[in-house]
Amino acid sequence: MFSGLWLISILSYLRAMFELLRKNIEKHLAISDSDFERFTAPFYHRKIAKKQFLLRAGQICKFEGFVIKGCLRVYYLDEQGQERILYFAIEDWWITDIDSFTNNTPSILNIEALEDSEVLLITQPYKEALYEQVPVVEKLFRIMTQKTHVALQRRMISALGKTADERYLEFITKYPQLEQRLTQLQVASYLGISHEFLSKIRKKLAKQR
Amino acid sequence: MFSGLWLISILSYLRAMFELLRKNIEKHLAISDSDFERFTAPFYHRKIAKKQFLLRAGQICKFEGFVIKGCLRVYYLDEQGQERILYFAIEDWWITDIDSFTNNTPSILNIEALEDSEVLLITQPYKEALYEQVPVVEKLFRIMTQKTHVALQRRMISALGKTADERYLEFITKYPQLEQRLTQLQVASYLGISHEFLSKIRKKLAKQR
DNA sequence: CGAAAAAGTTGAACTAGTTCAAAAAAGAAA
DNA sequence: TTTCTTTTTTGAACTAGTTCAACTTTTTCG
Repeated sequence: MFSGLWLISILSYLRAMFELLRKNIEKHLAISDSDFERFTAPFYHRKIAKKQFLLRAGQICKFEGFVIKGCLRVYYLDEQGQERILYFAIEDWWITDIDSFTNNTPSILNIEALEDSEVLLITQPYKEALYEQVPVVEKLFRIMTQKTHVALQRRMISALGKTADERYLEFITKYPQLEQRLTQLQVASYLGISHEFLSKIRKKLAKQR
Repeated sequence: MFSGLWLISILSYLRAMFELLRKNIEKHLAISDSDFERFTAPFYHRKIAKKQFLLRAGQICKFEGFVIKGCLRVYYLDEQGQERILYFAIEDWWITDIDSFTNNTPSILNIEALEDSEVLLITQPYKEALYEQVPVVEKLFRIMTQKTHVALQRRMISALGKTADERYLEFITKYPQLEQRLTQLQVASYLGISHEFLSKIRKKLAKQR
């Protein structure tokens, strides 16, 4: 009786996980049940405890991941040894070092869980096989990569032309859910400014209202 | 006799043009003769005189282009009305506003020829048709977009973490051919600094050797 | 719970990069 | 060639953002 309930709850959790993935995919294109099943088959589930790493600089990034729970950061160390956050990923986001993953070269990036997290992972050879066997996957990742690229291009425009204040406001407007879960240190590192300066910006903005 | 030579020279020019495109594609994947022919069929040739525009802010970007001659810049106007160059494109580079092109929304970007230039263009509906009719095209653009994305991510890392000196050195090392053809104003705008400051950086670097 | 660690605040001194203005040099056009 | 326009250089005054150090507040965890 007890173990039966346990099994049912595990199964319903798995179902919810893959539902999230399906919803994510259907933002980009329609997919049939059978294609979706073939698509998800090679994914495996992994938990990463807070402060644990999914990838460390120097390793080759063997996976592409879809976050179903938690929050992770992707960062690298600059020449002065300072941590710089490239981006964050929470539920419903994809995560990988695309440079290392596609070129099979050692990563300069670290991926670390900021909260206890769960991801669905697929490795490179399995993804390559999906491209061959499920043509819609090729289209899916073409579209997804395009959208990621558009987003990065917009961020590039911000980084080049806007002041720290503007970038901070843009960030909290665009990702209000995310800011709540992050420390100011992390936000500052993402914006490319010192945390002291971010503190001053926040003070100034608080006064203004 | 005269018109015969003229025809032959036109034809050999066309052949060279598509050879360049083929070489470009084969950097990413192998393509059969027949697929390549079907791929190139919807492309058309266009000349853009120096200072002419291929795209103006406000228009919807209807094309994706491959540069076979010349040099173009992609730029936008920031809040202060200053021109900011996102990137350049010379022979063997692709050019479009991917945001406007894929989302069919008005562009914030301008694309202007810095030299008399020539491009091969394909419009959105034709490209969409290619995706359906020539499956390898889906893979081709998936790989191309991935690589562009990796390059942009690397640039993002530079923009966030490096000083103007470092970014300038990186630029001239990475694109020595390009720097020759650009004014310092243009390079400064690409690096996201004032041209006066670039001039000072160049002076400082010249002294050091 | 209490101690230790991490995050956030503040001010002062500094530095990288900007703005403005004026002059010199280089290119384009006629 | 001459003229006009654009690019480049230079200096001085300024500003956005950094660094360092000391302190307060919050979070973590044994």
